[in-house]
Amino acid sequence: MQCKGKRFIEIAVGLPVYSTYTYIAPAGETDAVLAGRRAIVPFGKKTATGYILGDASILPEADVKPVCDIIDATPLFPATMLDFFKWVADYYLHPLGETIKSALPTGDIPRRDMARQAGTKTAIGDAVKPDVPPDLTPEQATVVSDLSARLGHGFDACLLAGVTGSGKTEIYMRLAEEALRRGETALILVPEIALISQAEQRFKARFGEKIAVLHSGLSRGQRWAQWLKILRNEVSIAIGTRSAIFAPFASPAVIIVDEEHDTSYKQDGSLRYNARDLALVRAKMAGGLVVLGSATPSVQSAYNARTDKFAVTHYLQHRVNNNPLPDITVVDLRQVQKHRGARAFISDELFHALKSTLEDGDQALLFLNRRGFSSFPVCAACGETLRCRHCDITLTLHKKINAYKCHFCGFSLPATAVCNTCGSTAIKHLGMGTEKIQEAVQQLFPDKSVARLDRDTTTRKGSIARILKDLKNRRIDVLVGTQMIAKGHDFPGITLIGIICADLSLNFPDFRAGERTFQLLAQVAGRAGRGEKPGRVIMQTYNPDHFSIIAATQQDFKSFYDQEINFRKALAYPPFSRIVQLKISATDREKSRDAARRAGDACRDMKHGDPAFAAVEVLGPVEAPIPRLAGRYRWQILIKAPGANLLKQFISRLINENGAAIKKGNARLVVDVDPFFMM
DNA sequence: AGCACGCCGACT
DNA sequence: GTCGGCGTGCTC
Repeated sequence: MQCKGKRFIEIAVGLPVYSTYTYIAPAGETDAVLAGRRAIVPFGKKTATGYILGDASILPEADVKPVCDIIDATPLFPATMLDFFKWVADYYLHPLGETIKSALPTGDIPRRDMARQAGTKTAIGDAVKPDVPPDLTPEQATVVSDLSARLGHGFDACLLAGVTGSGKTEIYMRLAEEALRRGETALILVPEIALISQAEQRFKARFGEKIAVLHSGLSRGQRWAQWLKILRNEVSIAIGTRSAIFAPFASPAVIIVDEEHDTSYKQDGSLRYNARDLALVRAKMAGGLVVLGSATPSVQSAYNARTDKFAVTHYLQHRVNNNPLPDITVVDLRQVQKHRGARAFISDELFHALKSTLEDGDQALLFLNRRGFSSFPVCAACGETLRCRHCDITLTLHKKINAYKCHFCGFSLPATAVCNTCGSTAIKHLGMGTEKIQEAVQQLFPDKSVARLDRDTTTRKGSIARILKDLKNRRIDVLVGTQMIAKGHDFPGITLIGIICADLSLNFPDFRAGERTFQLLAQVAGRAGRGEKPGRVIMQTYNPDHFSIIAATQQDFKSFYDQEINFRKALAYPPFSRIVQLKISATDREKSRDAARRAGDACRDMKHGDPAFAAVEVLGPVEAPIPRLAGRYRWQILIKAPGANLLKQFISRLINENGAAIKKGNARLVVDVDPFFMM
């Protein structure tokens, strides 16, 4: 709006405020495009950084101040992305300015931008050799031609369900190539695998300098450099983790979400978005194609495919080169005779398989979804466990650092700690983690190289890459690891996978526990037999009859889905409903309980006070499964509704009318839309 | 997020 | 009587 020669613009400040504000643009900027540029604005007593949304359409009652300065000479994102940001802010009930802030690289643009830096090497440090595109299998060729034909014909969503090793990445590359050929852009999302993804490496080998990468391993300067390459149309392909869903392409023709079931697409910070869900939204806005690929699709996506919300589902039933799927043996841990010492967690079957694998000069992976040495330090005198001072959680002993650690808040005690209850020094170390398994295997095979891959061995930058490189070059015979080893790696030398205990994720207090278990096990098993030799999997479990475990042994997501979907329907869980989790916490036990009670009462009052909310279900408040975390007492309320709109109406009214009242007494209230981690 | 305004407890 | 506690509300 222009008035008396002044230009009024709308700005979202990067602060936790839900409203946007009107300012007067600097005099020299009468005709310039301002949307997408940052401005320093007076805000209360101080100044704040804001994002210019465009020209203001109405003037506020309050007197309007001029902006102090416009930071950027040109916009930081294309104008087409504003609607996307607004959608995200609205859906996740997050302030727009903060939403934009968390989408952009942090800090300021480095003065000399380093666009050249991040493109030439992989995170492993190898220079990339250009690859020769392989011939497609008939299955792959069918999928590529169907998906390519859908490019440029408006929004379409496709599920690509292919068994592990069936060559999904090659399909993504062909699709990206097709987008390029048409002069369009492609965005590829891969799960967070700490630093490197094999996909990144392969895309670089195929497309070289034509791609940008966006992931957490980049420095601030590199991140900006990649961002600007995309913004300035210097590249047509961007590949990255979760946050790359905000890559500043004006209108991506195709968005690919690899391993779409992966939980790392869910951001657990202040803006709790799910990049996989946002891929659908962004593709719809851009009129593009979205491809969700996985060997173990999420129940949500499989349901969308089944109910024809997606245009098409492609199945890849065969591995490339016709490598057979690994042969899976289930070992019923209830039946096995317990050994002592190093063999305590390794059954006869697994031991003999390991032995013959190593004798043949092949490699093995051992999977256990728990790190540390002992996960259950218990006092031999009084029976109490060693617990974290700030969380209601058993500490885990880590031998390497000679200390007990809390896996939730990082609190640690020296390994010499005595029982907190009776002072006894006789602490027994029950329960196993990857560290104990590594030690046991090393004891059993002293002349073999046994390494470990988990969060403890990969804290330093590049350490994952180093371990994976050693594995690839066969300097490691046995790799023990947590779910980090489950994700997408392709190691031809591995012929044996041992799953030490398949049940750890099965009993989580979360309605997706079965889904996670199935996905994790099927993915781990899929790491075997990707080379010349067929693979073998030994799965040790206390629940050999559980359908998640049976389906995983058959790598059969359809059979898993058919059973899981009935349970979801019976209990009206997603995909048959939408849920929001309210997380209420305070440092004081009573205050947290009172705040949770107020929140619960407010929810019920709203539900009963308005017939429109009759279909909303309020579950709780209940104490969180981890009732105290990092010194805060925690409660939660689950709100369920048949549809997203009703749920959003309910929650936004709750926040507007009762948010402040709930937060009284220093209580914290976090709203998690479509929660993933219910602990 | 900050910052000011405002209304109740123990102090020079 | 006032200094200061932090609950409440506002920032174009």
